Amino acid sequence: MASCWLIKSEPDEYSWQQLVKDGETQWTGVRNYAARNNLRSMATGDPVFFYHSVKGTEIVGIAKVIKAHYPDPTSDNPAWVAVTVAPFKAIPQPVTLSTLKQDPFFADMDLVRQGRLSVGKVSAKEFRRICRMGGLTT
DNA sequence: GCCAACGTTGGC
DNA sequence: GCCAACGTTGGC
Repeated sequence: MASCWLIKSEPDEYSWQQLVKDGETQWTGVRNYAARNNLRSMATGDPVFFYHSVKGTEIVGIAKVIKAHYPDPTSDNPAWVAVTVAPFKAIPQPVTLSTLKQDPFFADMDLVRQGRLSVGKVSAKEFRRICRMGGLTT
């Protein structure tokens, strides 16, 4: 069973729309150990929520890991890793952070509990529920 | 190895 | 623009 994840990006830096346009992108530049450990745990094919931080503060799409972790090409330090992701599905009705915060079901989610973590884990239950809230049947 | 100071992220 | 949360750094 695949694990589910969430990655954050400021839309001014790199948006979901840009990912769709690019077709795929290398997720580089993570310089936090907890986030790095999550990157390392990702497997090819894992679904990844794409969250817009600062502007929007909502989950706008689902990406997929198409290449598992490798040394981050933007760093000389082999401790840092990157993955490659591709867009999978847009979320018809983006799910906002405030919506998630209002629902105790999501109280344990990395996104809610640890606001600054840029790469977080999502449980299968949380994943399905967010998909449904976003207007996806899967 | 503790902890104060400082820097950064990101919600509001 | 403010500030809370948290990570990192460096003095001791």
